[in-house]
Amino acid sequence: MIRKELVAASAEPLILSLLARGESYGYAIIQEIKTRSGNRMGWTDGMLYPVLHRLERKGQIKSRWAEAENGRKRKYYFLKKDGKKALEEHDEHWAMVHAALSGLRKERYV
Amino acid sequence: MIRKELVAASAEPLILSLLARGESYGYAIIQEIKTRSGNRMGWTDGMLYPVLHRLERKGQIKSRWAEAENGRKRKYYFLKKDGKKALEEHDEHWAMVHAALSGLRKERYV
DNA sequence: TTGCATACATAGAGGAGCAATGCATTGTTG
DNA sequence: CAACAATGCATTGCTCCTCTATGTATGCAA
Repeated sequence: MIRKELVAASAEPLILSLLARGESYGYAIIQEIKTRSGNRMGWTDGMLYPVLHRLERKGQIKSRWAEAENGRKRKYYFLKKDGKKALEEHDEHWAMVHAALSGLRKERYV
Repeated sequence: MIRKELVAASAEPLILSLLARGESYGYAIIQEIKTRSGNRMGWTDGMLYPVLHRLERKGQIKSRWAEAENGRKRKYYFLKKDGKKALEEHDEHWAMVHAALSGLRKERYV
């Protein structure tokens, strides 16, 4: 299982990235992340919803209730302008850290 | 400045990567990270030493006191076998998360 | 009607980060 | 030679956050 600090650090970027493809809702997001990570990321609903609420509080995403075909109520989340901006920042930061790490990897002699 | 969750998540891999090039000591590590990140990673000594101690407690690195040319005492850290293993794991995890993120990036239409 | 998948939500214990602070030495500048 | 900057290691404790455990509710299939 992937280390929890890494899971924590990637949570917001992953969610924002997912929503950048179009709106989605909690349960579906969890499934998607599980699939994408080959079940290596131990996400539970108890971990996801607080993040969604936080992102909404920060104004990066917004939600609307909607009824699915099957009659269930779902809370759909979608990206706001600030969310797009935040996502770009995330991308930049990840690229930087990734560059630092892979730069070092090449220099290793162990 | 880079988000602190990301800084936290990258701390151990970065330190281990640095030490994989050869032994080093606290102060030098901080300088190196600052340089590598283009001063975007706000590391202080108060943040580094606990991580070093933790890594040592986990048996991934080891330390020895030594006198530098200038007469100062330095605590040099170097990688142990477990540290090398941990580093490989870190690499794998980062690759996975990075793949998930960049995979998503390509699918975005926002 | 039992059980499973779907679906959202929060309380609170536990843990981790890091700012602040402390100590000591060397080199440098005025 | 006094004062300051840079070097160098270390810990305390407040605060913030995570994530486990738990709760609620519905649709559907066996």
